[in-house]
Amino acid sequence: MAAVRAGLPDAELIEDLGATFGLLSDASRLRLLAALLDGEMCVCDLAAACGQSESGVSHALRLLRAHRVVAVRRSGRRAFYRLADAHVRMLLDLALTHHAHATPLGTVPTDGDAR
Amino acid sequence: MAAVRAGLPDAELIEDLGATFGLLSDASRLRLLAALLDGEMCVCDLAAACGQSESGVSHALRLLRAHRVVAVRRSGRRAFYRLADAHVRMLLDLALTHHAHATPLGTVPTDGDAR
DNA sequence: TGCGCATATGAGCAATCGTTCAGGTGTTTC
DNA sequence: GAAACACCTGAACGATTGCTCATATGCGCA
Repeated sequence: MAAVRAGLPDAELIEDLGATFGLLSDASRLRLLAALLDGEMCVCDLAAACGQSESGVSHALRLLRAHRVVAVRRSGRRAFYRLADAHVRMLLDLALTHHAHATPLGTVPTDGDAR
Repeated sequence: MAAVRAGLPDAELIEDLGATFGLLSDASRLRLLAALLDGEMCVCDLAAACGQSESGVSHALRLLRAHRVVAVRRSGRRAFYRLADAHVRMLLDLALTHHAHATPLGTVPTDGDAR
């Protein structure tokens, strides 16, 4: 039991991981990242493709940028974003390919299993 | 560009994925799941190992249970939880092994990149 | 120089989340 | 039976989140 405690990842790693997963926990951001999976895009195209306001997209990208998940390339008045974090790309790829059939879900359950 | 839009995963999958990542976005839950990675444990041991209140652990497990990420086995007055979702286990494994060195971080940045 | 477009930002607000506290149920032990 | 234990639950609260609206900045073009 103390062995389990010793085997647990240390606090910083956990926090860090949680933050990363947190970035992936929002549907809007997920859509943006999915769109960026196969190449860079500018803000307005991202907004159009993902059906979100440009302001919203900008805010989301700012957050992702702050965590180095995406990176910018500016050209004229455009800003082209790309996926910059290999780790996140891997998680995303794995999640997207490997999901599909799993997790029936549908309704967010009030409980799920009776007790 | 319309091609990109077409290539995007459909809404339900995105929501679903976001929900899954959301479950992994909290340090407390992450610790619990990490502890469960190598076998089942009862609530009080989990609480002790992860340094959380039993009530808090119970709430967290309830949520995870509702999403079928963990499952219970009851024995006497104990409740033993185990990881029940292969997909989550994979994400977790990958994230824990593959992290370690990456993401310098430290301070949650106010921005991160200068503009 | 002045206008329009692409993007960035700040403030503000409603909604969601995580935690704690105060009981509540079922089980074992005496 | 009563007391101790392991767990569960609901309510309440403060904190965090994601959005929208309004305004700024920077670039290109006429």
